[in-house]
Amino acid sequence: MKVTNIQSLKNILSDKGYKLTKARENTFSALLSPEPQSMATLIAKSQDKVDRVTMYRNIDLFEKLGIVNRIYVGWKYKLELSDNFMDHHHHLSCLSCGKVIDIEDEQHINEFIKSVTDKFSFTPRHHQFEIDGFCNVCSKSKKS
Amino acid sequence: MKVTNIQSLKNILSDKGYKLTKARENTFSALLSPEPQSMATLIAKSQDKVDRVTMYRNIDLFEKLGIVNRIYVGWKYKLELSDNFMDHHHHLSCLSCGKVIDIEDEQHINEFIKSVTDKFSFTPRHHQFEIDGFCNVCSKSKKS
DNA sequence: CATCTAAATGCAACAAAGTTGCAATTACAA
DNA sequence: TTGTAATTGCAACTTTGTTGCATTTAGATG
Repeated sequence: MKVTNIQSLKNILSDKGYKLTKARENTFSALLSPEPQSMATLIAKSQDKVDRVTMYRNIDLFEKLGIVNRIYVGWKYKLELSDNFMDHHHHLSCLSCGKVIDIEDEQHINEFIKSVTDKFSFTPRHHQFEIDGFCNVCSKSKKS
Repeated sequence: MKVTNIQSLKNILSDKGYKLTKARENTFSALLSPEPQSMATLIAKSQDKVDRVTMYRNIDLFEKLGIVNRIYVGWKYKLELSDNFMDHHHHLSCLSCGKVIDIEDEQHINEFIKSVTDKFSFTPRHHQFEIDGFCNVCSKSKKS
């Protein structure tokens, strides 16, 4: 089931016996963003609306329900609405200047995931694919 | 340069003006393991030999020098000696029972990395590729 | 091999991130 | 409208990571 608005959020929750609360609506709103966000950002965006502890608990719940994904960009994890709702991207991250380049070859990655999960009868729900290194500019100027 | 023993560790360090200290030797020893380890594990293994703070500082340094990689398995990061030294594996992690399956199709992944980094003249140093979902056993018994 | 010094360490104190127990509140089924 | 299990917010706590500083040490130099 796709999470595209508050009603479908409610459906997912009540389907498993969870309630749609004000805190969960606000948690969901905070997640609406084109970029993955840190826990600290989500908490800051929702201050006065959602308690810190409740935010942690609801993000955990959303993750269990497949509503959000935790991805690792650089050093820390960030949160984004799941693949059903938002496009999931992969990146090349430059260790020197921090530039992030989008890999756009989704199809190739998806085929590969299918081949490897089929082999083990594994049902994939989320994946990460991130490459660190040096961008074209920094490769040239790299002191070694 | 490959890190295969204390001497080559020393070479890498002194090459950049860093010293090979007892703490760094012990940090390196703690890293020798077939599995990636958490910071907490490394600290515990080295207690009485390396201070917690020093461990953090040296792991940071080793990462800058390309001696260790930080990878994300499940929820938390773990540390492992770099690709030069240890084989780097990729996994299918079951969200239900926690089972971890090794993906062995390194060649395919490496080709894909080459094709995508070539496209952007990007010099890769490390990558992560992890898939979460449900293993064959848990897929069947999954309550939905 | 003795000396010198920048680099590295350990300690204490702190800051940030995440967790737990519990009493008060709320969604929603009947 | 009411009853109640689920959820929340709060306070207190644990774990994880960071900073400043006085002391120690690796290793370069004579």
